[in-house]
Amino acid sequence: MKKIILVDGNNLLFRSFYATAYQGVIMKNSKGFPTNALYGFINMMNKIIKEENPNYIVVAFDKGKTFRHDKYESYKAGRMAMPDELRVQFPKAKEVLDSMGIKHYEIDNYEADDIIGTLAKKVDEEDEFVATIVSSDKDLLQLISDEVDVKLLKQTGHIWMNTEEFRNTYKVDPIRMIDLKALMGDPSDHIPGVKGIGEKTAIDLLVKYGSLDGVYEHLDCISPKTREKLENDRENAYMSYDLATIYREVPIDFTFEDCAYKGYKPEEFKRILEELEFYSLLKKLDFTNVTMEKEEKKEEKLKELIIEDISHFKNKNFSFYLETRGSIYSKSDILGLGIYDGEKGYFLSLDDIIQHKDLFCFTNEKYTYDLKKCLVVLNPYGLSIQNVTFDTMIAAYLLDYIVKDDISFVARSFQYDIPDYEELYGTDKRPKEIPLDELKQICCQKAKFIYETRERLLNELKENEEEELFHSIEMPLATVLADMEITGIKVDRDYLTEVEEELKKEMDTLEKSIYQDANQEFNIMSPSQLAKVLFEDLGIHYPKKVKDQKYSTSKEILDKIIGEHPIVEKILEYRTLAKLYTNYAVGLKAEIREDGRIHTIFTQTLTRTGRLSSISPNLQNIPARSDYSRLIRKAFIPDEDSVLMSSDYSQVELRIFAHMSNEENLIQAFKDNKDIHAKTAADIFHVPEDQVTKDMRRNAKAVNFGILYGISSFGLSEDLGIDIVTAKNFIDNYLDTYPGIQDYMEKEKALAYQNGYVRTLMNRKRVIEELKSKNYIIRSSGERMALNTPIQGTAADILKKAMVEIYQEFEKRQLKSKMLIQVHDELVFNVLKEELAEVKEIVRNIMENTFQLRVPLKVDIEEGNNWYEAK
DNA sequence: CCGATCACG
DNA sequence: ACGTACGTGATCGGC
Repeated sequence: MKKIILVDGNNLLFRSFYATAYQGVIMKNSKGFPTNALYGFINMMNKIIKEENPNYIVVAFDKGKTFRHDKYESYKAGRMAMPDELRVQFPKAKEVLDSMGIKHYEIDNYEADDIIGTLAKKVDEEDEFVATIVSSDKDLLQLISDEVDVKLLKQTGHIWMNTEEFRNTYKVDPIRMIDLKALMGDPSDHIPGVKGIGEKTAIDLLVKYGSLDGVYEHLDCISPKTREKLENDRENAYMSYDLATIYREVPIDFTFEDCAYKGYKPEEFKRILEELEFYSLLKKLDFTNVTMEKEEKKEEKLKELIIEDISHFKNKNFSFYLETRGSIYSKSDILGLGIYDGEKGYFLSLDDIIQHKDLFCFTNEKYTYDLKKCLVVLNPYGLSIQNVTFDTMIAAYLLDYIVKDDISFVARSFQYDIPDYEELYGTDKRPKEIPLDELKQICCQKAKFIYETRERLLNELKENEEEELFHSIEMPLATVLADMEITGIKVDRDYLTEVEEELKKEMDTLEKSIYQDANQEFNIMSPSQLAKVLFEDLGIHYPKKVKDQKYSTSKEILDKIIGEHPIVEKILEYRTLAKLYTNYAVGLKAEIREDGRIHTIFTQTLTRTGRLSSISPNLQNIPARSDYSRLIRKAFIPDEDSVLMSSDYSQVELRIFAHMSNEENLIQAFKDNKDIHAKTAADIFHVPEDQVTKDMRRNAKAVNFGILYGISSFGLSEDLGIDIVTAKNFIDNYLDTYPGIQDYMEKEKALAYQNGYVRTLMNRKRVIEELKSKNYIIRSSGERMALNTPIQGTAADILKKAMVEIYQEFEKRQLKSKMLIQVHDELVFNVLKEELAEVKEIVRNIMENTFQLRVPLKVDIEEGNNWYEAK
């Protein structure tokens, strides 16, 4: 069997254009020619060839209008619009294909779909060929046959669709994709379909009646509502059917041999990659016999640092980039340091760095990428770094660029073609050796990128009014976090081993008991096996509508059937224990370093709201709510002569919400230092405050949280386990009671729609693309983000600001106590006993006063001999 | 490598 | 007709 790959060229270029046109920044070469779509396109073609190893390959493109659709042309008009920056990349794509030795077709008045349909038909008719179609357009699924399958591209990766897969998904034969689209339509392709009929109904109808014609022949058997929709839109349905049908008789001069893939033509391909300035691609292809002009130019600029030169940097601002290897940076190797001073690049090996510690201590300004990493990684060598005023990673994060640990991603957004870590060092399984000369080049290239884009990023920060946030909070915070990571928190290893053994014992007992109840042994941790035991073998009634033909075994479901069988409670208990055992007992122990401490990494540039995150291990999700929580929290202990002190904000998000909404009732309640959930309960249930029951308070608390998240009656009903109507009543009551709130939420949403972004009180900005979606679900989710982000984000701003001030105050007073952990609204400190009173005073004072709201900020502080006691 | 599950705020 | 509250990370089973 010979294999032919049929690629939807238009689809591929469109996808890669929009995938990389981030925030309107389009990758261009130095002549200003846009290249972003081509970059993804070439990568994708390489990938296809590598993965499929085809005998034949064809790329099809649209050309002109499709005459067969003329009578519906207005429906097609919408999708003809193409930005100029994409259009100019099409001819180049064809040149690229020529140089890659790949055949491409475009036929007057036909679309790429039609060409692919026609070629797929030829494959069906011939015996010795099979085909794979590559596209993200589901419409092409109608071409699936025994000889033809489709590699359907998804946002990440792809899924294979053959006849069997299609039937599994859509319950009908692939050719019925046309009928499906006729009924349900496809807004992205301007196919109207029947109004009010979606995928579910469309599939149901086709399963029953076979085809669109079948559906209309059996209108009398169909429920009145659906029937009416079908009758109203009969014309649209049949027009949609024509629109969705791929034409398979394109007059095309084609032989398989024309399309044989023989590999790329090195000279031509190289020339075109150079023209596009895709240096990382050139590198991958390994043109060993060709030298690159650009590299030579850089060679001139690179100069190795010699010892006498150190003073050179004394009065000069410069950028530096510390190249490290290893995914968890606190355990990574240092490969070298690149420096750029605006004119020349320099390279220092680790030895050089150690010998020239002073380099980092001059009072000149320094710029880098990931300052926190540099501080943590260099700390073991006794190095500190002074006066870093700019960190590209942080600036880019605030400005909503895609930021990863690897600098190459953000560099690409600025048209710097820097190879990524995998290209340089390979994978863990297949490490690559990198020659020293190349390493030097790369380090300097990275430093140069930092230096050259600094001003532009600073300007962008200024335009966005985020300078203050950048300079006075995020930049100093990097140093604070580095110090926290370096310090780490002491953990009682022996105690954790005891906990581990105890948990193991209990789990074994439970396990046996569960097997007995189930009359069989199975993997309790496997949702699929567990579902079979519960709902099939034991015949427990499933308490909810079955979704996707799958039983869920989530806590929510199990809680509902807890009375049905004794096994249920045991499973829930087993899960709790298993989580504690693997995640917290065994898992935490594995993270204890030789110094007996855990050193988490706080990610400063990850969350969309401005919060920090904590990894390896995550110290922000250590159990706190359950009875078992004390088992784990007791393992976190202070140093000698110290206590652990925890200081947390009380209801900080609700207070911020009260401030922002300016709702007088809420503000007054906080000013009076009332139990806010009880007060809310009294207000919405119209009872005096002293008559609020526990249940009322619980409900009010859930409503308060719901409000912060962008409430829906469904969400609230799920959370409280009540029906939707009651939940809706709660919300309506709430909004009636606090009239300022509805108003505020509407205004906030309107502003978000108008701007496309929202801001926190300290001007942190979050762009919300979801608001532009035509899809109701995505758009609603965008609205909830718009409501929640300013609140969650402001809380993050405030605590970050407090952290910086506390750190500086500790330094100023030369206190030995240390900030250790941040958990969103809580700080944990190791406090020397003799400093306790002073530290308490400082921390409370700063946290409560660092930012003025219309309501007071309240902080609770406790201390003890472990984290459990301190909370 | 992804989804399910569950730990936190 | 749709699916359903915000933000995270680690682990597991199963593909």
